Amino acid sequence: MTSDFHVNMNEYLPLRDVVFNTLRQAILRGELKPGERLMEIALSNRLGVSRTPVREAIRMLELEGLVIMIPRKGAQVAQITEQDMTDVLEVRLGLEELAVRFACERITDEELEKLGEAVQEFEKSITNADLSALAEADVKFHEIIYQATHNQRLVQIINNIREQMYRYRIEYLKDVESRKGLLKEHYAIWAALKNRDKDNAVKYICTHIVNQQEAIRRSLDGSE
Amino acid sequence: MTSDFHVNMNEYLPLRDVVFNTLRQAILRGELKPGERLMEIALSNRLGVSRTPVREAIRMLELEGLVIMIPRKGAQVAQITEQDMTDVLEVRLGLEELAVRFACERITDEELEKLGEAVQEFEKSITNADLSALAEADVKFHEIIYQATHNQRLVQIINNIREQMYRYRIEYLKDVESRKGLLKEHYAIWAALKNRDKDNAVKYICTHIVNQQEAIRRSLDGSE
DNA sequence: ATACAAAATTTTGTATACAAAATGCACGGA
DNA sequence: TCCGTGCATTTTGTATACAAAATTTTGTAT
Repeated sequence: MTSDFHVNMNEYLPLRDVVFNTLRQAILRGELKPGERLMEIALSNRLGVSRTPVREAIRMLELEGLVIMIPRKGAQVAQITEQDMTDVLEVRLGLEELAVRFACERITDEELEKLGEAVQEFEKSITNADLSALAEADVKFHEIIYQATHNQRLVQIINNIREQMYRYRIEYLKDVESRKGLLKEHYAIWAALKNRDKDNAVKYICTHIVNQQEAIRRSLDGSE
Repeated sequence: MTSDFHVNMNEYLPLRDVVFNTLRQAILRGELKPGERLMEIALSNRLGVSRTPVREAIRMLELEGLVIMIPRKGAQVAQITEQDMTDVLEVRLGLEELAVRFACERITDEELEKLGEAVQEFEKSITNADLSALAEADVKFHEIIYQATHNQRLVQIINNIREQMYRYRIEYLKDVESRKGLLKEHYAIWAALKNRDKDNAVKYICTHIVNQQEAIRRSLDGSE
């Protein structure tokens, strides 16, 4: 008898990855504020591990740009300057445009199907008050488009940039005003992809992203 | 008297960064071949350091996608597939186009001046047989354009992609045939930027990059 | 009281030690 | 001969120890 019980062999995760995810979330959610120092001993005590996994997690966060290292001084949560945010947003817009172009050429019928479902799911979540569900539906919608580029490198880079945005983005969905607009845009993007209408796909993805950017800017202006 | 000797205080680099750069170069230049295992003890002996900096360097390489980790089995150099190369080239083209767009809007007179000098330098290097000088002149030309985007994030991402390309051999400049073409393209790009002629700038940068890509593809086909 | 210097403390950077898991190999039995 | 079990080795994962640098504190002299 061959083994037919599929134990989840992924139940094991190295501690460094656990620490990495924990710290990452903390930074993105703003629990660890920009400029705050990340001291290894303090963190390792707090998390109940030794310094080694903490250090390795910090190395990873460093390469993601979420923390900056000052030699012999240690790590601190990266500052977010206005200029930096502008830079990220510009690059993101460019990449999203590129992605939707490729998606328009390459999206499969199956993926189009899934995209349609994602739009509906997003619509359902709008009436619902559950914010995290809405955010998740939004992520899912875009993720399908990225995958439809059939370019894993592009997917990786865009996801990285998107996650950087998380730092700014948390608040933008709260703006009830804009939700309806978002839905319309999702729908328009889906339709354009379905018709392989590259110009419109680009047009709508751009307004979509620009709208998000402006929502983020507003929420930042309001809070500072 | 204030200290007026500017000793380079950056002479210090953590060992992890030294190891990181060393391994990175080795992978990109093909000295460490895809699939090859990276064993910590062997590497630390070879480099004359302990396991700790090696481990941290591997964490960084992992996040760059140059090595993959198999849990409790260790790191190995990531495979490069034909598909992966295509993906990288596509993304690079998109980013270069984006960069030249921004550069067209934002390049300063001073930067235009430097770009003109870079073109001349490239021209001089063409007659010369020194290949590395030619490569350097080429890098310099493009670097000026990247800087002219005045978007540090974009500069960072493009440079990363460019270095990834290194893996696919930097032999493309050897093709004497194409050198004259390269010069013409450099000149055309410079002229377009000078005239703030975005359409032509994009057009010429695209042919420029595409030509390079085809040279790389040819050299790969030839060698495999 | 203030400024400067030296010692103590903190914190990172590096090395090593120990534990646990995986791999390989040999030996024994069917 | 072939297969499986178990032991030995290798290698990663984690913890800790030690060294060097930076910061803070403390003490002293002006």
